[in-house]
Amino acid sequence: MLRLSKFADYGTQVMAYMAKDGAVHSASEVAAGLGMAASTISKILKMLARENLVESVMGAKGGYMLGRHPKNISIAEIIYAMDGPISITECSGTSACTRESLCSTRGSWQGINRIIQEALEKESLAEMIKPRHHDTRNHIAEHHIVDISAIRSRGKSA
Amino acid sequence: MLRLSKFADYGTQVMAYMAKDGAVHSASEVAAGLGMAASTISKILKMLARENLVESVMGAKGGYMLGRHPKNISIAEIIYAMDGPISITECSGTSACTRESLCSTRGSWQGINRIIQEALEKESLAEMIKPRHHDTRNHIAEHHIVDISAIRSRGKSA
DNA sequence: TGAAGTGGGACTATTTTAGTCCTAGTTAGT
DNA sequence: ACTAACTAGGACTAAAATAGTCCCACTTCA
Repeated sequence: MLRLSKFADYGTQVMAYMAKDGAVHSASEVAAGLGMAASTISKILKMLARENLVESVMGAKGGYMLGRHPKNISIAEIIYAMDGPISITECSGTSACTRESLCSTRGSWQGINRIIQEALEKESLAEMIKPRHHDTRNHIAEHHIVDISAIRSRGKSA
Repeated sequence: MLRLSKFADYGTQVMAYMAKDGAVHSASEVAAGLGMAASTISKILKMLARENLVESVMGAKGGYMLGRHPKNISIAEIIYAMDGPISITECSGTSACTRESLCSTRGSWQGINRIIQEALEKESLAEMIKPRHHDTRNHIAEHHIVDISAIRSRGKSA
């Protein structure tokens, strides 16, 4: 379904929570704040720390704090920290493609990958936690799912 | 990893194969042509047929043919046929969001979803099977994976 | 020294995804 | 009329990715 992993989703939530201030928050505190299991949040924070998106402070009274200003953190980085490289296609250097000629088919994926990555890279954590999104053109009210019915009906009639 | 399902990948391959001509091809023929298991390809063709991306011809000498001109078939439709709605986020109308205030965080996802969908919608099957992609700006030679190292290093230094 | 933390990884459970197979229905050819 | 070559649809199984939990070592504060 071309969906983000839950970890990536949690990751952004955790980052958004941390972005409220520059203070140190323990994993359990963040977990309580987000209403999630402490062990899960702990894992997520560890992953974020490995990529320096958050900085850890060890010992009692320790915890995590944002690694840098929310303006300088992109969604792409968070996704990368949680899920690894952002690529829509599988075939990645290991030449899983059976036929060279066929692989010309896949050239398009590169362009699409690029567009996705750019979108993810442009959006900063700072923009994300704003009450209103900077892009004001028509929001879909209730759902985050993109309405594809237009495409479907176009297909049926043709 | 924000990756496409294999089915979606196969789906585009099958469609690309069919797009070579307007003729009727049996599932087993397509499977042989792509070097894949007949049962798998059969399943994929059935899924494509349900969305009218291919038309089925029953009986002996039957098979499948492209539903319409490759120019009028978008990658988005193929993905939809194989994987269902294209949405990067999970929270989709069923209000899985624990906190309303937190959900402002997710407004950004709508914009990102939109961008992705537009990219997928713009790219037609016809463009995909062209030997060269219409978008000529720098291709990454070997991989389809997007190089995220630039992002990473930016993160480390900050 | 103990309580409160993180670091890192092993482990298990769950869910998705992928792949196979079976039965029924349709059509062409003989 | 019969048979071979097909698709339709779904049940079923296998495999893999994802999510979540837990444990033990180390660090710091009081």
